[in-house]
Amino acid sequence: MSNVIDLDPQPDEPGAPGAQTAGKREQTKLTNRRAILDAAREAFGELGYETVTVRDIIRRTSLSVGAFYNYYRSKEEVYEALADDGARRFRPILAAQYEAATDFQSYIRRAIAAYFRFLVEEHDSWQNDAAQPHLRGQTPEMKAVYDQVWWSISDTLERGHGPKVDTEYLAGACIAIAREVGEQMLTRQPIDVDAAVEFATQMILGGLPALPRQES
Amino acid sequence: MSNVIDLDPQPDEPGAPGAQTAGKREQTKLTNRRAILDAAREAFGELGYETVTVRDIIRRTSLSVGAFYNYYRSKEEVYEALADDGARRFRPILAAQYEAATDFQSYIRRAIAAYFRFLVEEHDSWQNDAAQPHLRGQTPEMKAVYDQVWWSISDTLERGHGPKVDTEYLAGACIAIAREVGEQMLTRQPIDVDAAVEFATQMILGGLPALPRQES
Amino acid sequence: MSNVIDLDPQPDEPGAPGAQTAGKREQTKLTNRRAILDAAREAFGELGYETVTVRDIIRRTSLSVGAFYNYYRSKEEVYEALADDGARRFRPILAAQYEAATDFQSYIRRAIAAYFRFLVEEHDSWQNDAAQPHLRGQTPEMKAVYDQVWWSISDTLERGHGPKVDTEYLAGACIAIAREVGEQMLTRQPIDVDAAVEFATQMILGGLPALPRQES
Amino acid sequence: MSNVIDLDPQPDEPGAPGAQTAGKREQTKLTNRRAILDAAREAFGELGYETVTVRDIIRRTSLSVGAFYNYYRSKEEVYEALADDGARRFRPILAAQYEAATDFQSYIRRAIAAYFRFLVEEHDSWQNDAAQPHLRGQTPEMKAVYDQVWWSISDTLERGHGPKVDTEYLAGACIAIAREVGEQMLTRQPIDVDAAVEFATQMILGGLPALPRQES
DNA sequence: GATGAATGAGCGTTCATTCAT
DNA sequence: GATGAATGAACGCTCATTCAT
Repeated sequence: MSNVIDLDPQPDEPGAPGAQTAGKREQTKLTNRRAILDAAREAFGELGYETVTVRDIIRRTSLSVGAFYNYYRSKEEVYEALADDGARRFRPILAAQYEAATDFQSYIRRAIAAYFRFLVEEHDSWQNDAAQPHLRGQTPEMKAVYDQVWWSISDTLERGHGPKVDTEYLAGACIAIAREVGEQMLTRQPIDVDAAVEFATQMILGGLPALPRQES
Repeated sequence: MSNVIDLDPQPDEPGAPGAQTAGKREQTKLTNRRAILDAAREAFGELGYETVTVRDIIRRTSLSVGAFYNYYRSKEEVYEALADDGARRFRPILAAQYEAATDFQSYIRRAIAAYFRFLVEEHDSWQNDAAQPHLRGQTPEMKAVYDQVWWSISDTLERGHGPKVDTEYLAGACIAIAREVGEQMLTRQPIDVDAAVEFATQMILGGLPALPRQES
Repeated sequence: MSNVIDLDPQPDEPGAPGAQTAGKREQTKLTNRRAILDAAREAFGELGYETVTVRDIIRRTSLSVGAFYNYYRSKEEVYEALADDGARRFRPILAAQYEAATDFQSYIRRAIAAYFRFLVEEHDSWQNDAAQPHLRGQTPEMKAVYDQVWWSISDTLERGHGPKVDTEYLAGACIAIAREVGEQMLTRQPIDVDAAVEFATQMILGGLPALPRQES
Repeated sequence: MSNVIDLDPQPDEPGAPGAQTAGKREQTKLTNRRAILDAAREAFGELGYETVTVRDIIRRTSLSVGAFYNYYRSKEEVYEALADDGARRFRPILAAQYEAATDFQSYIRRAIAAYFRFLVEEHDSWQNDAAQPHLRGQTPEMKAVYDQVWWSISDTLERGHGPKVDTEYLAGACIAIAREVGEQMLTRQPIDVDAAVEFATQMILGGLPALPRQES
């Protein structure tokens, strides 16, 4: 499965008259768009943005070079589509954690847990990775989600939900940890999300009291 | 000044008779080699290895394409010259910290401090950074030094100088923090090394006791 | 016409249903492939393999550099396509002479005649030669055919169909004569194949009895 | 030894007052010029004109690139110097054969013999050939000498010293044989000049009577 | 829409030649 | 003169993008 990327940029208003039956054309378009995205994710994950050629992408589909440009205006655009999608899907998840959290500690734990679970889900749905000698191993989607985590933590700290410490350093450190541990977690067999969450959370929260305080 | 990269591949034996006066040619060569390295550092820092073209590098000098190849055999070679140099200069510094340290705690503090001081020194000598829209901001030199820190921490943990925790996660987290805080530190005005060291050290050492233990 | 080079790498099965009308795209491809081959033949003939650049070739067509590489993977490949083709077309002709010949004398005469006739046919279909200051004047095709003649004569001698003389010298001399007389023949107006065949054959066969014998 | 190339383009008039002692400068110049020519001969013989770089030549001397251009204005010029020299040295030898010959037959034999002996002498003085996988194996000098033979035979035929046959074909065939047999001769061990002369001469002279006559 | 050939700027690299030392 | 670094046009080749079919 290719994840839940919204493949139709201008979605029909649901319930609009005559729109119930999508039509074969629309089906094909959806299928192709998805195929390109899947191929692109795989290619970017394996080779990195610079190294990937448009032909690397379409070679993993049954489409032609020309078709690629029917769906995306450039190599960059498909990269961003992937990234946007990761962010769009993860944002509500993260927001829910914020709502459910009672204090900074619980927010961190929840955010990390949500992030790691998301990572694993994505990972599962990108099985095509195969066992290539993964050169870089970071899809645009993962990068975008990681950026979301950054903003959430940083924002939470700014709004005073956390201790009076150097907010930027702390946010940076938190997400550096989350990123690093998260990425390592995915390489292990079997994947143990709970252990990773525990490790990252304790690393962050345990360090907190010791941190140098700042005058408010 | 362009750092302490040994610009002269076959250095004169110090004190060799008649070697005192370098001659204008030798001067020019040194200057050009340095100019290329500086330009390459800047270019790699801004654009990343793949994106940088040889012409990107020489455009930042007053030299011609051909001259580049008089000094380095390929784009790769100049990249590695930069990286090797960073590593070569930092290695002894790190080793000294290891010798001076009495336990894991003191080693971490010393290693971090050494790393941050090194970063600052390098930074000072790379004024040309300017304020470009830094796309990645990691020169080969910094990457190499960062790798050194990784190996030192990871190695120290392996040898049992640290607590019985998930060594790989911990090493990863340590250097993720060091990298992140170090990089942020450099963007601030004025640069406060002590504060950064304090922050990173406390974050790591404070988090340590809380970390989930592993059965030995 | 650009000779009989098989321009279509995967020819339609003759009579395959629906394959009668080639379509404009296929036509263009054939035309371009031929244009490149013609241009390459001309360029190699005038300038020699080393001197010819890919741009020399495409300059003689209305195509772009990129198009060249759509048809041939390298300068070398187009050279070999030309050579292979000459050889492929001439081989059966030569083989037929071998079959028809009763002794060495008749074989020589037939082989020379076949070679000269082939030269003339090719020459006719390469009108584009124009009158440039022909620097070398040997296309890959002619070279390949000439090599064929060499092998045929040399092989015939080895198999004992000829007199007991220094086989290597004789084969070398025969084809040197064939090459030289053949090339001169093409420069004359009108081209007189019979006279050239007569000359070359008599030169070789007349010289034969006088040749120093070797102990068998 | 580097052959007898006249290394001094503007030779002192012998006996000119004050010119007896050449001076050290002149000596060095002569030595260098010779070194370049020797190196160039070797390089051209091994690699062919196109493939040879100026650095290929000077690498075989103890000189610098710059020095090369003090002696020859271009790569082409040194090539021609080599060729001119071969011609200049061979011309008188050939002329002597002409004087000594009584008829076409004897002239052919003498010319061939002179040519082959010359080839062997040159060959001996270019020992540096070593055993590289000789890619082309034709120095400019040999090419030039071969051209001399061409002109001499062709000229002799024109002046009516030979039979009334197609002069151009015959001259072409003669020298094609001479070239081919001569070149093969050099590759054999031991080199048997007499046998080669005998072969080439008989091939030519034996073939002569059989040749189609032309109306004068 | 889908196709895939055509385009041409751009890449890393080489090399004949120049020229400051 | 001798030197060898500097120059820059040119090379073989790639690839994002366009466009006729």
